[in-house]
Amino acid sequence: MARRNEHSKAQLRTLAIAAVRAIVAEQGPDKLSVRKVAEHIGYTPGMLYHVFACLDDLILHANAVTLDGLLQRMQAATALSPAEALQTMAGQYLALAREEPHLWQLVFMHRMPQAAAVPAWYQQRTLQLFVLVEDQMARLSAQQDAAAVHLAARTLWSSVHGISVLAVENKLSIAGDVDETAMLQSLIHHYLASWARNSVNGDDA
Amino acid sequence: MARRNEHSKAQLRTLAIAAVRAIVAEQGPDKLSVRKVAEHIGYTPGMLYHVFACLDDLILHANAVTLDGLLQRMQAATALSPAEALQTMAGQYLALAREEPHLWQLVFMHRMPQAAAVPAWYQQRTLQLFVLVEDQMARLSAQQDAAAVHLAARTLWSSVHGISVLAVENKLSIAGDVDETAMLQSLIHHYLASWARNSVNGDDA
DNA sequence: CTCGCTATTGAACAATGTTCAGCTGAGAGG
DNA sequence: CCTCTCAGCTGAACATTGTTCAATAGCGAG
Repeated sequence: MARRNEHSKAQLRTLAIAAVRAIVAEQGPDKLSVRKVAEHIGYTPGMLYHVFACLDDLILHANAVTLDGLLQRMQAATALSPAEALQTMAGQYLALAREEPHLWQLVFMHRMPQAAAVPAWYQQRTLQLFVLVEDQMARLSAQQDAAAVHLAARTLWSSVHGISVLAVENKLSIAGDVDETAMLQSLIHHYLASWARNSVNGDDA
Repeated sequence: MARRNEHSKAQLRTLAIAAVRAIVAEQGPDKLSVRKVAEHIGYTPGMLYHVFACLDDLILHANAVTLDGLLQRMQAATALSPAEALQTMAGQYLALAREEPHLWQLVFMHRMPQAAAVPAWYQQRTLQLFVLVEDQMARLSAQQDAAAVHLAARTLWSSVHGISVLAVENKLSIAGDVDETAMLQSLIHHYLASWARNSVNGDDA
């Protein structure tokens, strides 16, 4: 049995991506394998290499779907006031981590082999995420230059990311339970409170 | 050749741990393998399983060494004023990430298989790290209750962690270079500025 | 109906972690 | 000095991983 032509190349890609997401969501990132994906869609492992460059390529495409969903959820908050928008966006970030921890892990804990470069079409999505935050920061404090907003947005969102990472890994509950939502609120509230007030030289000491 | 008795069990453990650290420091976490460790110390792979439960056990022990070094570096800052101490500690956290990125990755990006529990002797080290931060936060604001300090310390340090993670992965430079040191300073400065002032209910909205 | 082209197979490869029966040599007892 | 025992260590095996590619099977053009 060869040359079945049951699916177009694009359909095969979509099927494979869906299979990855299904397998990871159920069994976790480390239970993912090329053979499982192939079996899941009724093909052999070899086929996948005519449609994706390698497993990492396939994973990246699966992650793009997850990221697009996250971006859409975060975008919905842009109508609110800047501070509320940022709080809501952080909430969505954490919500995804809690609703779909395995898919979240696949996105944010997957490493490229030997630090190989992430393709541009993928980088563009992570960039969008930061831009979304940056826009709200800019709205919050009009008199700041672009560089300051750039720095503050990356500072704040890297922090949100850090809290979410440790939340997913349960590394925080080792000393009594902590409410990650409260942590995010505390972070954003306090950081913005001081930053928006005076940030001309909020750096050394 | 069997039964050589050249090294004691404890020596073998130390040798293996050193080998792991050498291999990872040079070649990165994903190039680590049981066979490489064994070859590095002149033994066969099987031997390692008489001295460690599995590869993850060995990795955890190698990570403990790295963590102890980090803790020592951070402890040296406790003599400073609280705000300066926290800034310096964060600096050490980032410094390690930059000096030994591979070892840092092995510590902070290694996942236990299927989210298996991290042993207590290891958890104790990550806890110490938080306690170090907590102590400084407590010094900073005496009138706060333990729960508030607990929350704020974990919030702040998870954020420091998040910035360091993205720094190691170079996920921040995708939109022009950002100075991670400046980010850490901004984070700590602004968060502490607002938190130390009034933190009775720095939560909702 | 036939033929060619290509999508798909399936078997092979190297490398991974892990297990364990068995060997071999160090050290106790003679 | 010899011997015997016991355990530290070996080495080969297993299952599983990603990846490659010659071979093939069947669709669609002629």
